[in-house]
Amino acid sequence: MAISNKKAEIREIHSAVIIAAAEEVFALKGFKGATTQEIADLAGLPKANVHYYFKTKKDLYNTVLEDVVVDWKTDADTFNQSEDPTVAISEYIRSKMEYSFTRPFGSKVWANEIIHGAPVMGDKRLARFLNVWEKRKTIQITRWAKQGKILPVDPHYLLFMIWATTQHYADFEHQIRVLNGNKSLSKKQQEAAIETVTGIILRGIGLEPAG
Amino acid sequence: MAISNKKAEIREIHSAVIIAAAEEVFALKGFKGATTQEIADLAGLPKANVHYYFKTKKDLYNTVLEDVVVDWKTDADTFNQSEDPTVAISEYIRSKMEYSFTRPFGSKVWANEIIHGAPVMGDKRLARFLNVWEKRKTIQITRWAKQGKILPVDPHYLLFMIWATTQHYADFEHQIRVLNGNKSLSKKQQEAAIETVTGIILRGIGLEPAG
DNA sequence: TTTCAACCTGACCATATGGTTAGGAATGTG
DNA sequence: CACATTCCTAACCATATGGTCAGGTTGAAA
Repeated sequence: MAISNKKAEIREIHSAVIIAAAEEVFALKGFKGATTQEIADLAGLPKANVHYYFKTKKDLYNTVLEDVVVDWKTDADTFNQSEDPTVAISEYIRSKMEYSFTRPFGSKVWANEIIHGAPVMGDKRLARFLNVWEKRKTIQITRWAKQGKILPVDPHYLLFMIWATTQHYADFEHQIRVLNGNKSLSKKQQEAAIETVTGIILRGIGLEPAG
Repeated sequence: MAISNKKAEIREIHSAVIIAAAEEVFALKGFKGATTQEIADLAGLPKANVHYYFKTKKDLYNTVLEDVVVDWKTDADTFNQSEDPTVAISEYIRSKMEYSFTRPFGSKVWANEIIHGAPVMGDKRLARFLNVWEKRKTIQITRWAKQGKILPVDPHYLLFMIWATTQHYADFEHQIRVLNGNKSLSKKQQEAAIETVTGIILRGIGLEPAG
């Protein structure tokens, strides 16, 4: 693969560039609001080239969605890496918050898709994704509650709360920035946000935050 | 006004019908994704009639936005109705949750607008709205903290958390429904959600939830 | 009854945009 | 070198859609 596989290399690079541009434009404009022209411009390629790699706008959008989901799976795993609820939940929240701060586009694409009723993804695929993310966490939370490690709590509403709160920093980035004097949150502020969120949630289910 | 003011009456009714239809379509499709034709159809009027009342799609969208903001102001006020943080926060959360359950469209329109960077509203108007909502609450929370009524907490991140969590039930309604076996949350489930959210937040800042 | 203003709408237009195509350039292969 | 394959793109097309307009209807005032 290394020696003279320029075609494959080009394909990989251009695909990636297009997907990255698409993620940004879809995040900021929504599926309908995004134009293939704008994606092409951001990718630095002619529009026809975008259509060479991705037959339709919908195909491209689906690829972006899949990418987002793959990334989220990684985060989701951090939840089940410790038996200690304080550790597991703290790590999960931190992981999701950091993702929101560093790569907000993915979260926004997802938010758009859900707000609009998953018109492109479809309910079947959505259900498949969601169940994967939810099942193990739900079980784990329920177990903790039964073991008396945390207060009794419906795991669904706890999970929704964590998702909502952490993704808020990606999805509502603009609102937060405006409220912060048109400046993005500094590293220090980000850390404060993470600690506040973690603290409230942990205390909220009967745990004492570390540190 | 009562006797034979049919013209004015028609104007009022048709305007309202169009705005209601627009709110729904904008919520579900976003600004770009919404078509004046679809709004007209949902309103049961010909497209040209929609343009008779609202010169442009943007005008209509702005009207919808203003309406949403007006409604939210009412909710915001519940926060400052009690000096007791347990009462004030509980009432505020309940008020916002119920709004999310019964009128999710407004929240969705807002979410769309923010995710996309407030392209129609503009940063100035957004800042004006946000500051109104934020100022008094921030001050109140800070005061409670200083009085030792609640744990010391940065009021911004607490507010973001409440906003995110409560609005999640409107904006991510579809996701929640899919996770709930394609059924909307029952009244019982809604009540459980409100209690879980309220409980976690109150405990999270050192208060004991009532009941 | 006449007049006027507000309301209504089918038909139309200009533009934006997703997607196609035809022909060419670069790369790889035998 | 010759041939095939993949990559590239300017120019083009069909459609969707926001918005207009001319001509009509309705209700109110004089």
